[in-house]
Amino acid sequence: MERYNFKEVEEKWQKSWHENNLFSTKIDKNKEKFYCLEMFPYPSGKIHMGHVRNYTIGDVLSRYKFLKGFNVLHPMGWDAFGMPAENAARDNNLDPKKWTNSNISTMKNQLKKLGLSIDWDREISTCSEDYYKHQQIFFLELLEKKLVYRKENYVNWDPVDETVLANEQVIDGKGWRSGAIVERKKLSQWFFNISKFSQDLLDGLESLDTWPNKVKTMQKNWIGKSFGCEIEFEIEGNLPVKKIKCFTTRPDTLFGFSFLALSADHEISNYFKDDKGFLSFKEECSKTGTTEEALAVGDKIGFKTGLVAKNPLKPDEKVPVFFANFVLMDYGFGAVFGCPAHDQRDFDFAKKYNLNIKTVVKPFDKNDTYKVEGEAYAGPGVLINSDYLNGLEAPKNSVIETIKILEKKKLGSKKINYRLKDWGVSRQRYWGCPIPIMYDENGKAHPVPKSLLPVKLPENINLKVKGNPLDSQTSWKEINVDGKKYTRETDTLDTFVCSSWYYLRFCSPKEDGYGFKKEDIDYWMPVDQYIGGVEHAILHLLYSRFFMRAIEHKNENFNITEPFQSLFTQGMVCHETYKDKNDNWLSPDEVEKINNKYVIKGRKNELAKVGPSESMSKSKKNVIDPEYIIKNYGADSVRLFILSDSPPEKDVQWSEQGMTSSYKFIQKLWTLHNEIKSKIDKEEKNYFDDKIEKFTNQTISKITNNLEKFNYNVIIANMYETYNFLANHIKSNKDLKNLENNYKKILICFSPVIPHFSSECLDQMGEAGMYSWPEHDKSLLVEDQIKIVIQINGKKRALISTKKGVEEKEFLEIVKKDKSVKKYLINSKIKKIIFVKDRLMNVLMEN
RNA sequence: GGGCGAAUGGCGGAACUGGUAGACGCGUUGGACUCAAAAUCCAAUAGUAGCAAUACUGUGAGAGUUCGAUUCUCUCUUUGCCCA
Repeated sequence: MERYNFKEVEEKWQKSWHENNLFSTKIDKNKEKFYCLEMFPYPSGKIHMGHVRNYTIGDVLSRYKFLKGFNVLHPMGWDAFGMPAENAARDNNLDPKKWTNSNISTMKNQLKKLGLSIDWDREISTCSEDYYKHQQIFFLELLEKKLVYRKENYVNWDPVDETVLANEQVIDGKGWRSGAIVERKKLSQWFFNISKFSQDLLDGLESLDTWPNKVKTMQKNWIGKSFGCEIEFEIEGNLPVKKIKCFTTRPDTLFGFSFLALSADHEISNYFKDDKGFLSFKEECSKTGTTEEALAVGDKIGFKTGLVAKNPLKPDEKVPVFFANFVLMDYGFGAVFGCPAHDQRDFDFAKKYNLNIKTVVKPFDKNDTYKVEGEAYAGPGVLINSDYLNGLEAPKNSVIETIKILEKKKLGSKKINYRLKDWGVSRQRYWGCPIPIMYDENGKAHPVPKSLLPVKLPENINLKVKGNPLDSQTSWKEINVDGKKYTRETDTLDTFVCSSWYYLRFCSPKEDGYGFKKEDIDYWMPVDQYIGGVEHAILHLLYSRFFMRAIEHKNENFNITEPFQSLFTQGMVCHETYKDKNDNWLSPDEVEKINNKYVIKGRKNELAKVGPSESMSKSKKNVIDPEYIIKNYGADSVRLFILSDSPPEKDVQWSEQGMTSSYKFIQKLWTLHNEIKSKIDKEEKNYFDDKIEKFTNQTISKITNNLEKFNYNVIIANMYETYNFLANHIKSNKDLKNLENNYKKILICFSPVIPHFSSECLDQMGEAGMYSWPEHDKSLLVEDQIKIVIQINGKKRALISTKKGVEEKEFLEIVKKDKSVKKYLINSKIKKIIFVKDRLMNVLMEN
């Protein structure tokens, strides 16, 4: 017998699947559909282990559903726009398109070597014109529906790179690449009105019962529904301002009111536009970032307006009105009332400007003389020093009660506020989908006429300029439409827009006139199982949910609101980290394990410092290249290992030993396969063999059950158990009847995980590839002879083998005669017996 | 600070609706094969005591419910993630 040649076998079957179009899918209304989708990759260069894990999980599911007879849609594409391409192209004098497309072809080849059951005919790439032209049409549709608008907004601005940074690109207040201190800058940008659907997006979560709770909670928090009150404060002073509106979730602390804080962009700032002091204060404000964290942690500064605000519940009390850097215009009304005793930001501010700090909530375990000191108390308790509100439980009852009082006095009203802000989609970048807008000479925005769509990205562009390269591309930027001069919008769309609807495109990848065809959507959507990393729990998944609603809005032909019926979030692939004595990161192949110590290769006397196992990342050098692994061990071994060590939703630790053992397991299966083949007695195969029949049924039942529940690591254990059983079974050299039938069923059960190996073996057993998932006979799962646990006073004392279905009385007689139990029964009387049929007998003794 | 989750041998992890804790794998130890090594195969492997049968302890800590708790409830500790 030859050793298993994975290279030959895997190539053979990949070729066969491809040539027979095994995984290309068409609508078939006689079959139940199953749309399995993994998050598509960014074509960064090569695939990494995270991809291997993600796509293996999806492939196991797809192949299982395929064998179960579903019409499976399992597509793959490329999230191909984005900054890395632009940066790589700029730094190496390349074209982003060429760079991206060459990465795509490399990665596609690598994915193919994993033996994924993908319908490559449906491959899409978001940077291709075929894709983004539809996105431009969607954009204009949303504009028509008034779900897109343009407004000025503050952004994180990197003054060195002259570009906008996303919040996650701001690290410690500095640009992630330039290191420049990030500023707050006002820019005119396009927005998607996602906040219009805040409540709907929240309600929709209820219907997603197979989504992980964790993700639902994260989205819920992100949408951030809060219940509070809108209050109008009366203002006095030497400006023509009578009233200022503000939103608060804690109106009940009004008696602790000691200042009113306004955003530097509040309309009242117009009275100060010539005030030098104010202008320099405003400039200071622009140095604080826009994240909630930056605002909470940063220095609190203010500028006195000279106005005073009246406390609505106590009109003779007047407090100063400030501009303050921690108030943003897009929360509430750009105005907050300050209660320093019970809010840390207000507390910091009050300390700085020497304002009154009045305690109005005491913790339950303190008495009425409790005073806030050192830091604000934001916890629950009882209202004090609050006149007629005293004694109310805060915030449980006090908020509602206070709102009632304010409403009665017509000083305020109940209001629901959402934290979710509209989605700013403008990016000052070249490598993205052009926004199909043009401006006339007055700067008014017009949609680009349909006849001039798509707006194509210009090629051969100078990326070395500062700021947005499209902005300096005058030949592209300036256009003539119907004899009038226009300039194009030079911002491109956030790449999250591309990934917000790609799952629709997979249903109609070749449709030319529109992004998708109704007939296709009606059949395939929604995605039955979506699989990807939890890092997309909020943005991508929320944006996609929004996009479906935006398309559905005012559209009678479309009635799907939730794109992803089920969601599975897989864990990361981790590896130990290594450093040398100078704290330089070392990659795993620069390190060698000798006598349980990690020695740096080529530096015999130096030991590597071993760090904790962390998610594989280039910066820590703890990466293992899948291509190398596939080449050395084969795709089936990699698939087997990546699933074996941990449940798929948890992080998995990459280990060379684990990888090797998976490889050896395939070799052992091969040896077994050859032994089985040579022992099968075809003449007598109809002879009923109880033992293997039963075992096979159990195996089918277990594996099916574990597939349904995503317990993929347990499936691998089931496969090892199966091997152990079969190896013993054939070694005993009897009861080999009916082996062939059952062994084939077992191979089919293995095939979602190790498809090449299984296909080869099944082929050798005469199965030409037209097999389906085996059914199991439930009656065979039940053993006739079972083992019942005997407990004496709750402690396990014996295990008795008996026939199934024994009644309590009969069984007690057996127990009494059992020699290992006898000794516990003779010294005392039986008080009570608990009997669980076919399972357990617990005998309770007196005393 | 708030929200959510997790904690089981040397390690990764199993355990159906509360009913034999530790499946399966790794590692380790011993053995076979070999001049030797690798590979492969066989056996043992939660801890303590014992030659053994066996007994006791044991699922982060402490309590509770129950005939019976890894599983349910409460408190605490540690830890992870998300938000701040």
